Formats: sequence, C-alpha cells, structure tokens
Amino acid sequence: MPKDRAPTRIQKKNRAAILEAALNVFSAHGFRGATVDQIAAEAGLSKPNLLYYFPSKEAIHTALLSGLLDTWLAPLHDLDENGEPMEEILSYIKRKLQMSRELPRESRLFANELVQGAPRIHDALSNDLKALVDQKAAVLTHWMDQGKIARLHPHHLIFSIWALTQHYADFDVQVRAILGDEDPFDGAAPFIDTLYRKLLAP
Amino acid sequence: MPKDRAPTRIQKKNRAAILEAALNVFSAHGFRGATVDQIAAEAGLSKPNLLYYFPSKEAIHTALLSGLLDTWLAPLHDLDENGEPMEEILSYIKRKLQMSRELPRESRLFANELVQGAPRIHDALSNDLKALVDQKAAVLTHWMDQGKIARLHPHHLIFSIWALTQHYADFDVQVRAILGDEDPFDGAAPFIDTLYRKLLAP
DNA sequence: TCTTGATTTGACCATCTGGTCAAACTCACG
DNA sequence: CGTGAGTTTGACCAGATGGTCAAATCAAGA
Repeated sequence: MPKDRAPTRIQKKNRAAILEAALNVFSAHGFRGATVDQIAAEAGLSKPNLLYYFPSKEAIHTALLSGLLDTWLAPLHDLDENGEPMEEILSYIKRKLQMSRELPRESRLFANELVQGAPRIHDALSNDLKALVDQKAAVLTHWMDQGKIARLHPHHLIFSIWALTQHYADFDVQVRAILGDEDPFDGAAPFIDTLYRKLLAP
Repeated sequence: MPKDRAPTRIQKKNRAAILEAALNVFSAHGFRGATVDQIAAEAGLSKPNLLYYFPSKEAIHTALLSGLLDTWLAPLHDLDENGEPMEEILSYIKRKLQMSRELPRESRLFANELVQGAPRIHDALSNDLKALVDQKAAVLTHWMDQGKIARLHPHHLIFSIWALTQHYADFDVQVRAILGDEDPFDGAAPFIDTLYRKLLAP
C-alpha cells in the first residue's frame, strides 16, 4: 500500500472501482459468499492488485459498510422536529422507499449483514444507530404529546417504516415473482402512503 | 446411502439431527457461508457420516427448504374466505408474528435465500407461492368489494404483513440493539394490531 | 530524460471446503 | 450366536480461497 499522502488519481479511481465492485458482490452473496477474486474481476483488477489497495477482504467490507452508513441513515437524520409532523413523516417514508428503488444493492448489503447477526457492525447498531433512533423517537413522542399524530410506540413506528420500505429492495425477487410484470414500486408508493395517513391520523 | 425401504430408527434420528443442525447453520450464515463440517459437528456426526445420509450440501439445503415451505405458508393457507374478514386477517397477522417469535431461524433461512436472489427456490416462488398469493388476494378483493374492509392493493397488503412481521425475526439483532432490554414482541403485537385495524377499517 | 515512488502481476503458499472410498464396526433378526 | 445389511470413520483428493512476495512495469516531477 502507498504512503498516507493525498491519494493519487489512480488510487482514487481504483479504490472507487473496488468499492463499486464490492457492493455488487457483497450485496448479492453476503460476506462469506463473496470472493476476493470475484470482486477483483468485477473491478477490472488482478487479485494482488486489489489487495494492494485494501489489506484484506474484511477491510473492503468494513470500508464499504461504514462509507454507506451515513447515506443509509440520512433520511432519518433529516426528519426535522420543527417541521409539520405529518408531512415530515410522510416525506421520510417517501425518501426511504425511493432509496429501496434506487439503491437496492445498498439495502441488501445491510440486510445480508443484519440477517446473519451483524457480526461486523454490531457496535454501530448499539451506538450510533440506537442514539439516532432514540433521538428521533423522542421527536415522534413529542408530536404525539402535542396531538399532531396518533399515539403509537415510536420505536415500532420507525421499525414499521424500515420494514415496509426495505422489503421491496431486500426481497425484490419474491415481490417480482408474485407481481409478475407490474412494477412493485408503482403499487407500493400509494399503498404505504395510505397506510401511514390512516395510521398517523390523530 | 441405504436402500429406499422404510427408514430405520437410526436413519430417522440422524436425518432429523442433520436437518435441525442445518437449520441452525444455514439460517445463521446463508448457503455459501455454511460449511458441511459445521453442520456435521452440530449434528454430532462426522462429515462422511453426514454425507451418507444426504448426497451433498445442496441436498440438505433443498430438503430443509422444501420441508419448511408448507409450515411457512400454513397461516396464509388458513385464511378462510368464509370467515369474518377483519377477524381472519387479524388472526393471520397474529399467527405470522407468532411464527417470527417462535421460528426465527426458519424466517432467517428464507430471508437469507431471498435476499441473495433465491437462486435455489426461484421456481417455488413463481409457481406455488404466486398461485397461493393470487388466490388469497382474490379473497381480499372480494371482501373489499363487499365493503367489509378498506379498498387497498391486495398484493401489497399481503407484502406489508410479511414485511412487518418477519422484520422482527430477520433483523432481530438490529431491533434488539435499539430496544435494549424491552422485548420486541411485547411492543410489536399491539402496534401491528392497531396498524391493521386502522388500515382495514372500511 | 532520468529517477524514484507508485502500481501491477505471475508464481506461489497454507488452509479450507465439498466430496470420495475402502475398511471397519454395529445392529437386528433368523 | 452368526450373518448380512446398515452405519461409521480415517485417510485422502481436487479445487477454491485468502493472502504473500519479489520482480517487473509505469508515471510524474526534477
């Protein structure tokens, strides 16, 4: 690996290519199911060349996950306690569903990790994620106290949004096998919108 | 492998032990992440001994999945078109949530397979599962036509039930990391019940 | 252009993994 | 008990896999 100076043009290009390839492979096969050869091939590099940029398979995985965590949580982060409650929540849901549509690989990357017990990101869950969710749950509770939205368990409300939106990315094959030609998201968007309008109406 | 006569006592015991061990290992690591050695060790057998009962790793996986598919779909199967609509749906949901609580390994087994594109059960999805879901969707539509429940996209209604209930099994670590000591299902049951009462009210 | 650090690679290695096989052992039943 | 079918295993194999290394190649600034 090169010195810790500013990355060169080639370093930038190859690191990006590796992470892009790794996203494809890890999201499709999980950590153990992915092979370094496969990632290298997809990135257009030889295996030793790839290992020149990242010291190990695990390092690629870690870099990928931590690099994407912010993106993944951005919509929740943006939930604004000073906004109009109903509007804030519905727009959060909309953004989450959009992410499932546009970034399904990212969704499946996390799904793979979580369903297998999150051995490599357990800390991030109980620290960063928990803190963020607790904070936003407090905002929701505040809105409930004000009578702006129906009173519900705030954490489960957040879980339900995750479940309903990510389902379409994570279990895409199943959804498509059942819907046939129909675009899953065409039906999902109005369905989920209706659901939360009814659920949250005070 | 033995003749195709009636299975002996030992065969029954060992096949059961293998499938039980395989459920543990496959649900925790996915197909590629699981190793035959690991399954054999967990079943208390040597690897060659295990391969005496099943010809390959894939055969174990297939036997496991097809053996569990019926169990997994039983609650939906039981949805009775002659029953009281609201009651039928809410009790389907209750059973599904109960399955997430009591059979989380089974849920994660399917989740692992689905999130990785269901390479080994794709046929079952587009045939058996699609047929069952289409049939039950027709029942739901009938109830909507009768004005017994709110009009919604029936397939997405079913997806939402799967998403909300299986989330607690599949992403158990995440849910627990956020909730801390609180039992996920204690909050989930009333939350989901409330959600569907509001959603389905005609 | 020349030099030096950055980049790339072929050859290689140890370990893991799914699977095989012949020999040994065990069990049930006549 | 004896015997043949059913069961178990140690030793083994080929291919895959993560990772290493020295040598070769390349690129950019002096």
